[in-house]
Order: sequence, then C-alpha cells, then structure tokens
Amino acid sequence: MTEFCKSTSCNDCNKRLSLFRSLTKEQLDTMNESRFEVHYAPGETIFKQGGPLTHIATLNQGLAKIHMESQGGHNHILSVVKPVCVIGGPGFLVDNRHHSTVTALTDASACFIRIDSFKKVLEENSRFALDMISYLNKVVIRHYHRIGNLAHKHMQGKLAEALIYLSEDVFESNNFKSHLSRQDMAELTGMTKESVIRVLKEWKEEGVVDCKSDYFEILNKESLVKIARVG
Amino acid sequence: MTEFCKSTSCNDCNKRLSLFRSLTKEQLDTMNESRFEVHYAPGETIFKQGGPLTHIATLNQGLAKIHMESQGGHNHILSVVKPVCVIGGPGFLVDNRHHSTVTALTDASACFIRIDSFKKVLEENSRFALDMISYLNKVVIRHYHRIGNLAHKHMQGKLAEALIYLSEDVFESNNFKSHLSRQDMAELTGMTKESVIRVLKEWKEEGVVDCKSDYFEILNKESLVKIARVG
DNA sequence: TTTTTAAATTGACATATGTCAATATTTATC
DNA sequence: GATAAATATTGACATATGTCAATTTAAAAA
Repeated sequence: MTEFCKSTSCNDCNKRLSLFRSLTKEQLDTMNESRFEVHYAPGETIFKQGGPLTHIATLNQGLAKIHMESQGGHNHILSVVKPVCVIGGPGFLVDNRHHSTVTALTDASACFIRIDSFKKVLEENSRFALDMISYLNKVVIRHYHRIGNLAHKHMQGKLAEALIYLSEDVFESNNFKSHLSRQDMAELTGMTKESVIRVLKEWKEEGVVDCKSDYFEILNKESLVKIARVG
Repeated sequence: MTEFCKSTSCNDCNKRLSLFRSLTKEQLDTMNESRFEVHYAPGETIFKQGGPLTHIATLNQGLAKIHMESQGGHNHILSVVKPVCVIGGPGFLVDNRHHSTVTALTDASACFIRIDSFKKVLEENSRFALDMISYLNKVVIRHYHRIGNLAHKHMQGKLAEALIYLSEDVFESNNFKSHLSRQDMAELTGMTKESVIRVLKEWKEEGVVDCKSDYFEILNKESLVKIARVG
C-alpha cells in the first residue's frame, strides 16, 4: 500500500495533483486504505445533486461536467473538469450532501476516498489544509467572474467568455473537441441552444470562431477577448 | 492582551464569530498582536478590488456590501454583510490581491488582522483550518445558487431571490431597512434600476412586497417564494 | 427656508433574446 | 444498409427588458 497512489495522479499523463503535494507516504496510505476506482461511460452520473456526500473523488481519466439542476427545470453547467482534479463538492464539512451533479462527458475513471480519511489527513497536515483553502479560494475567484458575466452581459459576451474558459482553463488549446452539445453550451452560458447556434454562425461568417459539431477552433482570439470584455 | 478579543465579537450583540470558536487564548493573542480597528462612514471603502491583500478583516459594526467592478463598467453586488463576519477575500493564499471591493453602507467598524498572523494560527490549529474550509464551502454553495438565479431567471425571479436573501440571510426579518439604493438593488440582481422599480411597483399593487425608499416589507412571503422558484 | 444636488419614478421606444414549429442533419439501433 | 431517434439548424414571431429622456421626489447644502 505504499506504492504510488493512483488517486493523486492522472492515468494518462501521470501528472500529480498539486493539492496532494504536501502529503507524506503515510498520509497517502491513509487515503489509499479506503480508496477505490470506478469507470464511467459518457452520460453516466458520478455524483448526484442532493445525494449523500460520503466520498471525495478525483477524476483520473476522461472529461466530466459539474452541473446543477434548479427549480424551474433549468440546468446550468458550473464547470468542465479534466484530470487530475478533485470533484469533492462544497457539502464537505457543511451538510454532507452533493450540491451539484457530476456527469461523465467521455469514458472516465474516478477514485473515491472516504471523507473521514480525507478529513483525518486534513487534520494531521496543516500544509494540506492550507492548500485546500487556497484551492477553494481559487474556486471562489472563478465564481466571482462567472457571476459578473452572467449578470450584465449580452449573448456574445457570455459565449465568448465560455469559449475562452474552455480554451484556456480546460483544453489549453485554441482548437479542441469539447464533448459538449449545443444544449450543454447553452447551460454553460445561460442562453438557449438556438441563441448559441446563432452566435456561433455569426462568428463562423466573421472568421472569429469555427466550429463543427462539438469541435471548436478559435481563429481570432483577439476579437473574442474584446467581445468578452465589452459584453 | 489576554482580554476578550474584540476582533472576534460584535460590538453590538457581543456575539462571537463561530469561525473563531476553536481558537485558544494564545492563538487569539497571536491575532490580537497585529490587530487594529478602523471606523468607516457610509460609502467609504474598506477594501479595494485589485489592491494588495495584506490583512483579513472582521466586520464588527454596521453593514457593508461586497461588490465587483467589471470590465464593461457594470458593477455587481456579491453579498451584503453584517457583524460578525470575516471579510477576507479569496485572494488569501492565492495571489494576495483583493478580488472585490468592500464598501460601508452605514457607519461601520472593522478589525484588521495581518495575514501572516492569520496564516500562522491556521497552521497551528487544524480545527480552525477545517472551520475555514467549511466556511468557504458555504460561500461556494451560495455562489452555486447565485449562478443558477442569474443564468436562467426573469426579473421577477431574480428580484424575489434577492429580497429573500436580504430577508433571511442578512436582516433576519420580513421588514428591514436595506441601506441599498435602487441602483444597488439592480447590481444585486443583474437588472437595471428602472426594471427594479417596475417590479417593485407591480408587487406593491399586488400586495406582495411593500417598500418605501430603502425600507422593505415582505407582505406575502409565500407568493414571493413561488415567484423565486418559478423564475 | 431656499437652493442645489442626487436619487427615484415614469413613459415611449428599440431590440435582444426567448419561444415555438418545421426541417435538416447526425447518431444510434436494428 | 435501412430505420428510428436524437440533435442541430433555421425562420417567424412575441415579449421581456434595456435605453434614453423627462419629470418628480427626496436628500443635502447653503
């Protein structure tokens, strides 16, 4: 059990999750004791909103969307995540419930760690706890921007922000296969799928962004950034 | 210096901030060493977005709004805070910058604690660190709802959510003096001030919410909740 | 008080964006 | 490959909501 903990590294790139950098071998073992891996097909649910939060998970392979189902039947995607990341959920140390649903967009695998193991290590290792606080603060900063975008922006601004987010934060490339349907894009931006289609068409004609199915290519980043800023 | 730390209690109600419940006398002293109090008049800036985050503050008296200035000249209010609360900011342990501006809405006083003192205590006291993680998770949960509201709701739904937020989370009463202008209400909901006025007028006629200046009274909570849910 | 300034309100109007239905295209299933 | 199902696209249309200017009211200053 002292072997390199799979739950902290990506199956593809073997990149270590920076959040876990401060853990000792013993602490990794503590988490490993309860650790198990699960594989998912596209569309399968990893965590369900409202369900009990008994485990923290790390996404080790594939792509997933974190989304919320809200009252009026409207859904919104909070983020798109790739390996290696923690998909714990903010119910941890609060109400032990999931506040969002996590769904695999591609074939994916996740490692589950019991929350009591996770908590134990947090208590033991103050460096790890500070890293966790830093991680959460980064999430909050992202939410700040998200709220700003949604509150006072036109479709073009919101969609531009979303594409820049996918390009920079998720796929780290100007052309990428998003694995997101038009409906998903709508739920990521707070628009309707028809509006997403119209703006994408407009940009295709203007040579700003090209797209075919769920494949996107940002042709004129400068324009897109300007659109995102102006709103 | 072993006297009861003002920075962790409200000057009015003397309520202790639950986040600080686990601190020992020595740890309170550590924070007290660098602690100082500042008084503000309405409209004065406590923290400025973009400025250096050198201190964490606790709001001990008065009311403040946490808001963002964004690119297109549009502002949005993230939250309205009352004593006792931490107004640290998510730049802590990230980039040590402020990501929002904090402005006093009434006469207010805040205690400043140097971030190195704060960090030192977080490192020493794992219970405190876990409380901090719990606190941040609660913030994230609130943002989830906020994002949901902004993304796919009509004016009525958004304004209803805002009034319920003020009533339940901030003022804990069905009638309250908000200290918020119509413009502030607009920035809290992602609407224009004109739209805020129109919806409030509509509700006044229907007997759902009464308001005069910045004083609000929720007359029919049930209706308001339904409006918020339907969107 | 009077004067000045800021904030709130109202109305007319433009338009951005959602809704709905029809069609086309892609993907899945047999 | 043929059929069925899901998804994407297009167009016509309604309306919610922002914009702008004028007016009223309230607050601050003199």
